[in-house]
Amino acid sequence: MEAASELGFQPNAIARSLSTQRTQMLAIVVPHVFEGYFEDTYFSQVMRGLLRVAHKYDYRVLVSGSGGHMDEVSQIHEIVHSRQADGIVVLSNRLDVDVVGPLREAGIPFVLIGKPPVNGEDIAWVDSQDRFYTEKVFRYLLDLGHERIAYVGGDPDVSVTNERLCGYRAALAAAGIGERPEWIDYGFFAEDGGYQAVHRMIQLDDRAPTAYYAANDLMAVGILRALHELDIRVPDEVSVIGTNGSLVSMHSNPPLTTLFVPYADMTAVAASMLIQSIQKGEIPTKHHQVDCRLILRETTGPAPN
Amino acid sequence: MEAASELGFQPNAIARSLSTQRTQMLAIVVPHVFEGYFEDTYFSQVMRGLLRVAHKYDYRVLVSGSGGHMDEVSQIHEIVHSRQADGIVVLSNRLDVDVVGPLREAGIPFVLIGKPPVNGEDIAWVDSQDRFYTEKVFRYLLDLGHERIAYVGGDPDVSVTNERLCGYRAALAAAGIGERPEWIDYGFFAEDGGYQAVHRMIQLDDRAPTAYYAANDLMAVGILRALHELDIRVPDEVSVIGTNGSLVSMHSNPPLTTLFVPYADMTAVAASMLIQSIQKGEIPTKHHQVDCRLILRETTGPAPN
DNA sequence: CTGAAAGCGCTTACAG
DNA sequence: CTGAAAGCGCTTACAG
Repeated sequence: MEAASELGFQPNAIARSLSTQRTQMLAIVVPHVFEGYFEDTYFSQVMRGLLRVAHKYDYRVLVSGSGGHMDEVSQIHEIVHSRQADGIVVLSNRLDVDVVGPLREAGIPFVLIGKPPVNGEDIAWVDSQDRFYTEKVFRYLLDLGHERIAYVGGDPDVSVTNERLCGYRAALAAAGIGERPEWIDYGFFAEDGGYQAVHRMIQLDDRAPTAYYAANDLMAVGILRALHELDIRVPDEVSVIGTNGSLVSMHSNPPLTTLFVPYADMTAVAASMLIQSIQKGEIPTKHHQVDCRLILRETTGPAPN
Repeated sequence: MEAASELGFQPNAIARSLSTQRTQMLAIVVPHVFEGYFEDTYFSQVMRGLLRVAHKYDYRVLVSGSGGHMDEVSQIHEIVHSRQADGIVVLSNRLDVDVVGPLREAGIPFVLIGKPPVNGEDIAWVDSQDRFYTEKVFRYLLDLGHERIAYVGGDPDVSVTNERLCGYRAALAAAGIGERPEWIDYGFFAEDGGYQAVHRMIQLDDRAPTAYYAANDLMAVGILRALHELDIRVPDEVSVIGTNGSLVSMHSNPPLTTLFVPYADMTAVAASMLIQSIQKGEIPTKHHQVDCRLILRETTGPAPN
């Protein structure tokens, strides 16, 4: 032992992993490696939560990029079946691809970040109750007297976009307001997506929205930018609400009202679940719900007139 | 082969790695897992560049957290000696710890992001010429007539903080302006650090700075927030320049003039160097310099009077 | 308590 | 060209 430490000997982690069947790694695959994905606070928060608890328990994080839906699924599949990690946190909650099913069959510990699938009793997930909290956001806007409200969602194939849309619809329906397809747009989580949404909807003239909800802050600042260029005053003429509570929402002009989603906490919880299950040699099946919080700032006000 | 693909067989990556002595992994250790570290755009950019080229060449990224200087060095040491990755990109360019030396001896491919050490001919690095570009920033401020200029650096133990300080000093000296310790502060890259710097310097009354340079945008928006609360107009009374060109710099009030540092490109180049060297079985020794760019926006103007 | 052997699941050089 | 064997560097159950 003395000689070993004197020579700075360090056991080969790969050989140890092969022998113990443990890698001390938590995996995550980023759904889409393109610039916009890293601009909002989402990815940073996810990594922060993950790294915090991984580091605490002496785990490391294996990150794999992917170039879109199909690639993402195959990356997950490869990591899982090649046993490169002891567990995986799954970000992508898509409507068009079943990523949970194969994972379940593979028998590897995984935690889903987002809404559980229909028969999700036996899998682990951490959910932010997107439908419920989005509905609350729209109720807030309705209470301010807004009746023409736009929904600017992210990627339409993604579960969260659909959940928020359902919240939107539920709020409008409860208020007895008919839904209009012109008020619904998808900005794919990009700044320009929000910007373009305004330019499309502004053409509705007297049917143009007096309030916009965007599914992330990046699109929301795109909306602010478009409104600013069009000399439309916020919040006097139009109200705007973003999502995520990122740094830019605090310092935008005006400071952005935003629905904070605690992604760092969610992935921290997911990492804890994963590590506990790994250490017990079980597949995690816990469920956890976190609460979102509407941060009121200066982009929301009473409807005009 | 048919049977294999029918049964969905996937070779065990760990066993393969042990046999081939290749992990298909690039490692990075994040210098300090605390909230502020993930708020600026720096970490996202680093990950983005790394993931982009790693994914392109079918590599994955191993991320390890760390809780400060010493832990960081031991994390690097552990990853390297336990052979968990084929190469590593080193972010931390510290003044107080020699991280390059041990890495050199370990004989593992690594690329340093930042200023090369004195005898760095035989190692690989990607540098952003921080001293040179910081000096340019201050020259710009001096040309606007500012004579009382504050330097708000990051962590003082970190090389980049010192490089920028040297640029500051060089610019002042060239302009024949005596340096004052009251104009130098360290905000540790945190929003509050910038905020506090203003509150300290404002007490200098008629010797208070008419311009602030901050080593990241997070501190710069903290400076903006403090000035706003003190009813000091930007840029009429005081100018502010940040660093990094993050999203918040574009949307702050007023939009922030900032020194853009292409961190995503830098780590992308580093990843390329690493992968090429790994494939040739060599230790990388290439050097690469990137250019920074001052993005002029609305927080800078002529000195008052 | 100590030490040698088997096994983790691959790859690859080598014998047939 | 095919197939069996050795080896990658550990851990752990087992024999002595």
